[in-house]
Amino acid sequence: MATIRDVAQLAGVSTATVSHVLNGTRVVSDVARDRVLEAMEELHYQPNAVARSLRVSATLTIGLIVPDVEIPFFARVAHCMEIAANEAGYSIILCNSDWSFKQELRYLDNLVARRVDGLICISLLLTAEHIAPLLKRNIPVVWFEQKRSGRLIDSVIIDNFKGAYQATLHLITQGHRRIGCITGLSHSLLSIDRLAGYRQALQEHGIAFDEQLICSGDYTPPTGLSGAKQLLNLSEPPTAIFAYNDMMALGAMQAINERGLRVPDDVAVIGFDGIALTEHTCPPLSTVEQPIPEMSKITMNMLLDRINNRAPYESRTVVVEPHLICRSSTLGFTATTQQRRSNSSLEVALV
Amino acid sequence: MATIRDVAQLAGVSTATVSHVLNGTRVVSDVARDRVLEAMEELHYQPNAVARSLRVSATLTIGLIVPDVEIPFFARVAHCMEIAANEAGYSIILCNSDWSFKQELRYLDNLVARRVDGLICISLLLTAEHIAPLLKRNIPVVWFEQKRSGRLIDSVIIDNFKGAYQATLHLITQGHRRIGCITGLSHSLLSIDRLAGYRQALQEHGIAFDEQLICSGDYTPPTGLSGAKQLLNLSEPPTAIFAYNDMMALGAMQAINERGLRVPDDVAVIGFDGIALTEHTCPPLSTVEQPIPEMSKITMNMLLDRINNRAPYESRTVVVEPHLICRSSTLGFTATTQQRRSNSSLEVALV
DNA sequence: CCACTGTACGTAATCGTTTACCTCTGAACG
DNA sequence: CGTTCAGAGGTAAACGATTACGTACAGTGG
Repeated sequence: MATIRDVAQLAGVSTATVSHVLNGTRVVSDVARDRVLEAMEELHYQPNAVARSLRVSATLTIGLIVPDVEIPFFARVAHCMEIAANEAGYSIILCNSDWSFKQELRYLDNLVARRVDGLICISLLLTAEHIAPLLKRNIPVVWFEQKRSGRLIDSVIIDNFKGAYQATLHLITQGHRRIGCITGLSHSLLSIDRLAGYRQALQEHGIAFDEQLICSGDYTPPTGLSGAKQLLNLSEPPTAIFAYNDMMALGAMQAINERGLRVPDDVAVIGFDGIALTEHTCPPLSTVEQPIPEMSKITMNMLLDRINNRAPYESRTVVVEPHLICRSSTLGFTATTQQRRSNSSLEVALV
Repeated sequence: MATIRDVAQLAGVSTATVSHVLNGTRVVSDVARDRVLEAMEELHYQPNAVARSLRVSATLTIGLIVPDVEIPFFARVAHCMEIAANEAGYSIILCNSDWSFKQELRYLDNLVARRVDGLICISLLLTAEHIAPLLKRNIPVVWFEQKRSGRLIDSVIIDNFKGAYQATLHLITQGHRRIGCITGLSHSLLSIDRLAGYRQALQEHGIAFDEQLICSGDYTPPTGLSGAKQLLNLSEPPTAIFAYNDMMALGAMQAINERGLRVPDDVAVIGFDGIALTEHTCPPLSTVEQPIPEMSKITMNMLLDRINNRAPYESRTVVVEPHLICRSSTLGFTATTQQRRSNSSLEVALV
């Protein structure tokens, strides 16, 4: 493969001149520039980014650790981060941890070895302690979705309290008083905030908190399904369910359907995250959207600020506003649901 | 950051010895090895992969070009490829082309500049001509999902003919004679093969091919929805729909629901790809699964064979067997659908 | 005519590894 | 005792860029 030396030789100039033509880092006469460009063309010269990286100690590469890119929420994050990175000239090394702590540690090592310029991390298990070696080596890190303490570690998160509050309030506004909640793993800050939002909305409307209406899942459809089943088995089952993410909401809808009940007529369902899919479920799913493109841009900018030493010394946390999206899964009396309601009352009559 | 020289100095040996300890490339006495390992430990030495790459002209990096990782099928591919790559010690640079030809070309340039060791490519637009520069530079390429002609370009694809044949046959076996088909963009080889499979199944069962029952989509739910609407508007609408992917099948189910019809009682639906989500739709969606983990492993092995010059000169194409998965969206008379059938006959009576 | 300035470009060290060649030492052997 | 050989490990030249310095030359002002 042609090197900068080959180009220099063919153009009859030094490698310095070629490099400066390439990067626009110093004035080059038109004559010389043209000869260099011609030589590049002729040799199909493609600069070696590896050599460049070694010399300038910057790889224009960012590591992205996500639990599993097959989960739509993370896929969206990966996509938006990639776009944001590209805009700044960076590439993304994708790391699926598969929820494994060991795997995460392996990735951290690998990314350090590869001398990534920064890291974006979505992880439940890693803490500031594990990230310390990166920071010591001057590789900045931004947490996404989950906040972590620790100086110099920035985070971007959604306002979980407000999101849960909005979702619950919406259900209350629709006339529901018994609202089930399918939570995530309970020890995380995210879960604590969302539960607080849920309780706040209930309290403001004089609805007593009922422990029985809370069950926990792991963000996958099957646990949404089993959780909803459990809720529907209660002597006084809920008329609405708020799930901590859309996938569990999907499972909940499945459970409701399997019971021969209807969404939203018998049980309303609302999710969280706002993955694209929610538009296309039957019925379309209400949800609390996380504005991932915006969050990704913010994340990337924070990271770039650190990479370019433009950031303040202290860690920053940006909290982003969630957006409530109301669809048929919580809204009564659309054409379809009306028709269904009449069916279901017939059903009742027949039983 | 500590370098190999620092380690050598601290251990009182040469950099050659440190390197050989690191890579196990020649015998080192126990005494020296221990001193080196100790020094590494003490300095928190982490070898610089960039420098190594420059020296050995290998980056242990593979480029992956996909249209959009937010589409579940591609997300699964990305995940499985990443696992396969990791097993062989490679990392993945993720490239979302967003279906843009320009973007794809940009990525090709960037990946060459980064000196990736190989490329896995899912693209409708790129052809052998665009890949030629990579091959000339000795960067092997494997096509996934879409075959391309050209020496030295390997491909891994599903047996599209057989998949479509199986899907159609399954619907026929369930008693359907009018089977709608929502196809992809018609010029691709994939589409041609699937249509042939569909027609073959019809023909074998004495069902005339009806042009009216074919409409085309772009693999997104909205076109599945509009396609299905169009089919349902026919004077003699289909009783079953075969969509070229699961996302369009999802849209088709939505259209059917919006009509107040039921899946599968009024119209059966089957998709293609076998994305995880199909298990959790209402009702669960029948589909023709592409065994992506297996296909990814094959793809990666083909690529590694080329990288290590272990491959024959000619291009190879591996055609993988699809797996039919039958779920409630095509199977009648489950407990739930029975109940629904009685409802829908009531409905008819009431109209 | 000299000193100075600005323009254009070249020289060569450097980034952190790997690895082809050497060198050294001590043991074995005839 | 000289030769050979194996074992252990060192030296230094790459890999392909960037960039701090240096140099040559033309123009300008005093």
